Amino acid sequence: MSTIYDVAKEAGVSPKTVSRVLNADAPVKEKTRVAVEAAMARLAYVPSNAARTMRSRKSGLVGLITGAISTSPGSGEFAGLPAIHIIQAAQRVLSEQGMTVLISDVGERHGQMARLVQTLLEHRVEGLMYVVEFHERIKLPENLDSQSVVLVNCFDDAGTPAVLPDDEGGEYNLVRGLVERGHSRIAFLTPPEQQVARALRLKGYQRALSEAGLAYDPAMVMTAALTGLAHEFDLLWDVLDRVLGNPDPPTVICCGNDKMAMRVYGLLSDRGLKIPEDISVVGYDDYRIISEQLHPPLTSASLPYEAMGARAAHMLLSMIRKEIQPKETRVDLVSGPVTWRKSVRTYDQTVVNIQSTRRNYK
Amino acid sequence: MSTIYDVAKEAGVSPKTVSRVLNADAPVKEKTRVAVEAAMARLAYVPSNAARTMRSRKSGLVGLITGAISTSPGSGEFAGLPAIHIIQAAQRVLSEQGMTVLISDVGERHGQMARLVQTLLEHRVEGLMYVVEFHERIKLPENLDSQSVVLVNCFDDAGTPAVLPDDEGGEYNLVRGLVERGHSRIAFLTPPEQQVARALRLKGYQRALSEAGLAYDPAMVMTAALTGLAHEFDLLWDVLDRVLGNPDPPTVICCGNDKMAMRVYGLLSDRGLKIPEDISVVGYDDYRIISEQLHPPLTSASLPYEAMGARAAHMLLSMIRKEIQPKETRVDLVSGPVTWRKSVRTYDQTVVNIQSTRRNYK
DNA sequence: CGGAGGCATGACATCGGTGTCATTTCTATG
DNA sequence: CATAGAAATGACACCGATGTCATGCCTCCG
Repeated sequence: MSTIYDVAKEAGVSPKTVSRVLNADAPVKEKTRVAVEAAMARLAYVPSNAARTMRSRKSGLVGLITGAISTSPGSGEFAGLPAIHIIQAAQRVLSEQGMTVLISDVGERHGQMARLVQTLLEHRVEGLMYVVEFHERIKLPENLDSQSVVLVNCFDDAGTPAVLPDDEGGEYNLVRGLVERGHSRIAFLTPPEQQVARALRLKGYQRALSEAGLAYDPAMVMTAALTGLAHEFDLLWDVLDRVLGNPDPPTVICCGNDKMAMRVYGLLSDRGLKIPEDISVVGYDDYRIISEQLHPPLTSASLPYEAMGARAAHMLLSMIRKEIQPKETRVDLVSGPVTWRKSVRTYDQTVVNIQSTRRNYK
Repeated sequence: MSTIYDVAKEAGVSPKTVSRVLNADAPVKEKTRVAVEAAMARLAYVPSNAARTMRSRKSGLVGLITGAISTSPGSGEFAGLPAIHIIQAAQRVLSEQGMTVLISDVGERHGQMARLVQTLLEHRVEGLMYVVEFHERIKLPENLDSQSVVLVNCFDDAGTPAVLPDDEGGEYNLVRGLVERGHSRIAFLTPPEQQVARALRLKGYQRALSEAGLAYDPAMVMTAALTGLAHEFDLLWDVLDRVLGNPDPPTVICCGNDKMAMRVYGLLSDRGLKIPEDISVVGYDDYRIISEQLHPPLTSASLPYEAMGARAAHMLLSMIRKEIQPKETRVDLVSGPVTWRKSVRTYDQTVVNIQSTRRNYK
């Protein structure tokens, strides 16, 4: 493989001039530049990042740690769907800025974490992103204390800069939209209790109800999913039974997430209930693989993963370029829209309500 | 950041001895080793991969190019689910062998491909994997002609080593299993025509029928998906209409893939047909996100993505270590099992057939 | 006790770029 | 036309490891 010296000789200039042509960091005469570029082409020259990194102390690398790619294939969980979008967006932004992303997967082996970080440090990454699957609290290993780090979809107690989804606002928008469509009896099947999203979404649900002047009925709110429960279907069956058996049953079921909504579709179909004629269903997350393929397509609040990834990438770049102080803790909440699809029925008789409601919030 | 010289001074030895401790590539006295390790710990020394790469000409990097991570978020396609598993498995194997994976995403921008490869070459990757979403034929850019490359889930005309799913065998196993369960009237809704998998799976379907002594009825085989068709649902509706309206209707519908099966669930439910009581349904791919969450859970043939990723990683390692000649073209077919779930009904009256059939193939 | 031979360590050059500073070549201006 | 000052280029050291080869230190055995 040819070097900058070979190119210099071939073009009849000094190595330093070749370097200047490569980096365009100092004026080079047009004629010289052309000669050097021709020489590079002839020799199929490819610069060595290693050598460059060594002298300039800039690797052009950003490390990205995630569990996404290998999220427990055996667990039946969504295999890395969400985080993938975060990663994709982050990578696009970073590569546009000339950074290469070194993606490392911790998978289930969180014990490997330190070793993984070690590898990234050996590659002299200029910054680090930590991306997780579900909105949660985490703790970073100590060996990256002095690095530029941005957390995505998670946060820690040390106040590391983070980018998070606005779960509360998303559920609020979803429920408000339901109210605008004439629903006033709204069931809410919460996400698993351990999840951070649960409390936030519940809060958004309550806020939307209260702003619409609707009473909060605890009988309409149930936990229908437990992490790690083997017979989730049974629980969901029972919960649906109770909700639908209510003397004043809901016109719509808000599912804590799309996966739950998918199961609800099946169970409602078993009971002979049609969506949305007999009852409406909405999800959360807007995993298009589910929401668009279900029949009828599912209304769902988007988790703005692309936006989060892009935001995090920009944040990290600012930190690398010292535009932001490392100590200046920032937590960005990112909102996503609700995508209204056919799983929700609009009740005309309450259109009046919609108008008035809308006026309030517009 | 401290260097090997700092460590050497701290430990009172020469830099070369520190290097030997790091790499364990030459005998070092126990006492010396301990002293050096202590010095490294005190200084929080992290070796520089750049320097190491430069001198030893080994980067320890493997490039992985994929479209998976950013597969068209707007297309409603499965966003990178399959390839993710391939990548995960490959990464696990490679990192166990001390390699770091540089994942690059071409996304939709195939024009970026050359630039992307360029970046990988600058990092002096020792080998390359090219992973795609769907089993297909591809063409590699020319600038990686002389590299060690393994294709995964795809192949080219140049005879580059490749690892592919055994679509024919998978469909064969699936249909054979159906026959064993008493089905003899088996509809097959093919994957989109452009897909390589279509012809292979159809072939497997036909082989299973013919080995079971069942006639091949063209009326039972229909194309129910077209790539890029906006109103796929309409097509599927019509196809189902025809298949179910057949004077001798099938007892089971083999869907070209799980996504199609998911849609078929919805359409069958619309018609008031129960799965599997009224009709059985099977898919292909075994995307657990679909197959396990559907109600009832879907029987499906696995695409052995983990195995393919691992196989490809091992193949690439052999090439890097020169255990395999680069010219020695290898194409590995990897088979996956069928996961039998509740979407298939077993007909007892033909158990006799099962026995005899099984005897034939065991 | 002396020397062969293995074990442990060190000296020094080198990998391929870039930073620093010196030097040469223009260009504009009096 | 001389010359200041900018533009363009070059000389040389250096980033932080490892490869090569030399050498010092033991140990074992005759």
